[in-house]
Amino acid sequence: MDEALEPQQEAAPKGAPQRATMADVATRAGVSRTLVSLVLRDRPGAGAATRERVLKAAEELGYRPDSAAQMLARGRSRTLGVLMNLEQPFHAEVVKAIYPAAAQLGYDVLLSAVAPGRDEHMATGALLGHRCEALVLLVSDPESHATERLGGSVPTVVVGRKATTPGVDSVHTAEAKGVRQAVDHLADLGHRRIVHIDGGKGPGSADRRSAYRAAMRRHRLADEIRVIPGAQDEDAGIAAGMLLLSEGELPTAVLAANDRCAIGLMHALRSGGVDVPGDVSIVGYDDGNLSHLSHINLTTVRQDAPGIAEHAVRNAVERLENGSLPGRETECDAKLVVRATTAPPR
Amino acid sequence: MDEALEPQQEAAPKGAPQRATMADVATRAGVSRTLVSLVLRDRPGAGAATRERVLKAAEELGYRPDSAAQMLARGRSRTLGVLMNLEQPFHAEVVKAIYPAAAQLGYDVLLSAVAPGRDEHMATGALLGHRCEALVLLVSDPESHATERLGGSVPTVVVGRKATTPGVDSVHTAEAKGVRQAVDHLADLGHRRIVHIDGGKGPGSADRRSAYRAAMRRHRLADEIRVIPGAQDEDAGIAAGMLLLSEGELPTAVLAANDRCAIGLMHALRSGGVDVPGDVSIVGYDDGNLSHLSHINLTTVRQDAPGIAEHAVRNAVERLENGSLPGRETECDAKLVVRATTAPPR
DNA sequence: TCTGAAATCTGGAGCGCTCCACTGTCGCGC
DNA sequence: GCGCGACAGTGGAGCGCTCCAGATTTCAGA
Repeated sequence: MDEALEPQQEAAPKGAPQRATMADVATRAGVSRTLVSLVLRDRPGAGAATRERVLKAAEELGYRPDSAAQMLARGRSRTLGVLMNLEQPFHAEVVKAIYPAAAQLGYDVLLSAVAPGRDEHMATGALLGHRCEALVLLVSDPESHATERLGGSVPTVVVGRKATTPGVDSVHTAEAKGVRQAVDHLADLGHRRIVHIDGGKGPGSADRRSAYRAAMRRHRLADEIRVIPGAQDEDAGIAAGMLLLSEGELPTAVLAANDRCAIGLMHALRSGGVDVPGDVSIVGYDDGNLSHLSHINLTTVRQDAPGIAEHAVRNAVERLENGSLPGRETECDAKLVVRATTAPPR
Repeated sequence: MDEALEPQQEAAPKGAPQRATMADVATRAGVSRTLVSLVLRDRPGAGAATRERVLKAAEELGYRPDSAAQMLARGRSRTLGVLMNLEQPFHAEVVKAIYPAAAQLGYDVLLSAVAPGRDEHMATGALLGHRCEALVLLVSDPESHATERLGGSVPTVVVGRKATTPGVDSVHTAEAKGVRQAVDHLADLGHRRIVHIDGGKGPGSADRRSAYRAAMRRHRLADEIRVIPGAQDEDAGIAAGMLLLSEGELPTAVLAANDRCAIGLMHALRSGGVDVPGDVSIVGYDDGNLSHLSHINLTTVRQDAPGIAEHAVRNAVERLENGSLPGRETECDAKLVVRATTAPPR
């Protein structure tokens, strides 16, 4: 009976400490695997006493369900993939809110970031490989619709801009409203030469651009419309600042692509001896944790990150559970926050 | 031979588009699953022609290996888990460099962030549940060693501070060197009243604190040593600034916990009418993408993010492949970058 | 022609889990 | 005393993959 050739020892801490499996818990509690599974998932079908016993055994073994196996067995992962850019503070804001929103609906969240040498495609590939059932794209190139087209295989929600592919949801800020408020504010202060630094392919930029044009026209400032090509980062702001400085005659106000761009612009202008907001007023966009700090103190358009996160998650999950909904578009609120970088023109 | 009752149709796009499995690829290519597996993993054992055929079939079906199943079958996930804080720009910097470093060693990276309502414990739990084989902790509370102690079950590398648990690797900046350079710089400018805002439980803070003390003593400034409790964010900087302002007599220089703290401090001081660097010089720590921008233009200690990332990944993987190495400590370089927030005292 | 080794390919077991169909055991009403 | 439903618990199949131990073919060398 004991001619055991098998080493029966309790996982000797040799190399790999051997993670406890459900079967281990079952043995220890003296029940079947199935029952352990039921108890741990908090489902009915187990007696109170047994339940106690199983929980205790699991605890003692430091058992931790293997989500890979769960996925495989369930055929579902209950996991949402989020594609983000680590450098965009606004993304951080949204992701922070995605976690609880997803948890509440019983979903897990996997993050994947774009990085140098790791493009959207690779990053989403990783997500898909890990069996994310749906994707929330905080970053997505509107031109190569490739990423977004994944929507064909996986429910996808694009954040920050309108989706261009049918069957893909989109959650974005009411850019028109935000931009209008910004332009109204500047115009009310008496500004006329209000230029806009464009966010390039960044999310929301296209909408902000056209909203800017529309708002300018509303103020009968169509002649003053000017869009400087840019991007959503500090460098773009600096470049735009240099450009403006080189032209000799400055506008009296600038609506930047986002906060980062605004900060770069402010840097460039101030370095060039320009007083902000005395000579030039600047309005940002995002209201990340930077804008209200430092003596940056930026007037900016606040986006509703928690709301965006919540809608993105909800849309993804609904699409997951329903199947084939038409592509929906959700607009979240935008609100101008006036701080210290705007003032009447000289 | 063709009494096929099986509906042989190509995956009708019904509800779930049904992801292609390895068996599908095998059928289509007319080979066994095993062979498909071999080919796709680029292992020897398949003829050139067959290989071609399999690759083509996989391509056509849009096949994508299911990493959950792979993990399960392999018993290994080849995945590294990274615990980070989305708000810490320095973390972003490190993570960006972790991706390529891990990829080069054939490892996948999973990100998990702490967020309100999602503490270290939950975040690492998620990583472990997804079968990460090793953890890189960019955030870790040195007091509750709980997180770090995971090292017992999973190879762990703590970034940014010394590990306090045996068998856990640590990769951090040569804080002593960085801080010494900062203090030297200030002392050389003629400063004597140099206070330090402490980073609290943040990574590296303990070391920076003691390095500050040591550096001050080296300059025979022991009597001037003063550490203000703080944290690694803007709020802490603001709080420290308010505190200093309320005291009436300001120090002539401040070494902040990190860049964010420095920015907050600068904000508070300038709001209080203090000239930086005229009245007070400020030195930060990190050199994220903020410090050299805006008219922040912060003198700061640069940490070597790519180096840190590379070492962290390498240590984790080595420990993974070797088993039981002693805990190692790797120091990466630090270098003072002098910009515009430091000047001789009045 | 036979042997044997290399090259190519196959089937089955099994990773840790969930789900389904099933077996016992009660207790209760008729 | 019998049937019946509710509850407690079990065992096996199978998720998509990798690995192991063969099976089959090919071809050189004796």
